[in-house]
Amino acid sequence: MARTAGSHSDITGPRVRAAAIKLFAESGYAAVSMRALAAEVGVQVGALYNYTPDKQSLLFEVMRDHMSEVLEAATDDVQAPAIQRLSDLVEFHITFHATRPGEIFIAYMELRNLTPQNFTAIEALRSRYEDCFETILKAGVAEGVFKIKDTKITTLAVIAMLTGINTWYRSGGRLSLDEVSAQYREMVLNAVGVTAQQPNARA
Amino acid sequence: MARTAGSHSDITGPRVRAAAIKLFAESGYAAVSMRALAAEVGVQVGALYNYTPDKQSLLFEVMRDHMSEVLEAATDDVQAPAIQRLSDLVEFHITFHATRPGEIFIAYMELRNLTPQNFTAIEALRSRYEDCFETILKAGVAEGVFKIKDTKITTLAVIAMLTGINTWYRSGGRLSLDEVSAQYREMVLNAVGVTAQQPNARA
DNA sequence: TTTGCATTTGAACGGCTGTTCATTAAAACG
DNA sequence: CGTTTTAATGAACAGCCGTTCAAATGCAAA
Repeated sequence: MARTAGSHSDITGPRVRAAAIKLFAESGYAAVSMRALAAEVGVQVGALYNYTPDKQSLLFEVMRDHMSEVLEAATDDVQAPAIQRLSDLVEFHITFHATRPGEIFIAYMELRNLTPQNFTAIEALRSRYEDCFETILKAGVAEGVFKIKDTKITTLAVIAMLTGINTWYRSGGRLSLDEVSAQYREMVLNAVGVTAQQPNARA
Repeated sequence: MARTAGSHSDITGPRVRAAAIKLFAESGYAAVSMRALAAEVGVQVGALYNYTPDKQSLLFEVMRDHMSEVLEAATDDVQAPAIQRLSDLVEFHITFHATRPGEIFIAYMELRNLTPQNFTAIEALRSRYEDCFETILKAGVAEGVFKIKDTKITTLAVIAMLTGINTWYRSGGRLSLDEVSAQYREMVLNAVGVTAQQPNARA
């Protein structure tokens, strides 16, 4: 046997990527063999190398594309009050990542499995995302509505809080995504020192 | 060569454990080979098996002992007001884990590399620790000082926030441990809806 | 129908994996 | 000092690792 009936790069390519996301998220990059990946795709090992130069690139591209998509999708109305901007960004983060549980898991669990060069590239993207938060926190401080001692620490704390959702949230669980989002928006605003809360702070 | 000069299980044993913590934290369980571990200890592979039945036990015992030590060290004065109890627990968490950066990293990154049986055991310990927080949150709600919609979610959010510290805090960095602790205590109390904050809430 | 390209197979490569064990040397004990 | 116990070596095991590539086959265009 050689080429199989119905095989096409437009089909297999995305399947390779999807399998990588699934297995890397489930078992971790180091624990997933190229043979296991091939089995998930339904193909022999050699065929994978039509779609990636090596295993490392597979990881890097998943992370890079994910971070790029996050950065592109995150919008921020710099004219709006900081409370609303922060509330909107929290909601965006939660709803966006709810549709990509595998990617976000990989993006923060597999950093250490990147080569130094790839790590640097991902770190730069990650830093840009952190800046989205910190910029808003600084604006809130300037407006006098956030009480924050150190915006850097607070940024990391907020992102850690949000990223943690991903370890337990499952769609169809006890709480709807809207409920989760609403509670986190409240907790985040509380954490940054917003005292009297707008009853309808979201857009 | 066989037994080496000065070799003793009282010395090598702890060194094996320390090397496991160091390398597992640095590179991840799956990426660390028994040979790399042996090299770190300064010994040949075979010698490791005088100290552990297998690699998995090494991981499990590090996690189990860590969680047990956390649970044993965490004190809680149930007579005290909830605000103080929470503030104390946050401070405990931060200072305790600051001395064990490797262990905590492993404890929350390597869960998926545990066998199902070992996972269940660790999950039970982890759940007991979460209960320490949730119990206090419930007490605070009963006292009327915490404004929380769902204590379970809030517990997870608080723990995620605290665990996140471990990804960036390095002793000797920009902020002292006391400063970090103080800021997190404030953020956590804010997050649970404490409005007017005691200037000296810590013990 | 023939030709050429796209796609996969299946075998092979050297090297690394966790684990075992007979052997050997140091340490501890009497 | 002689014996026993302890602790390490180093070789070996079967099996998996990421990666390569000639050969084989399906598909699309001519």
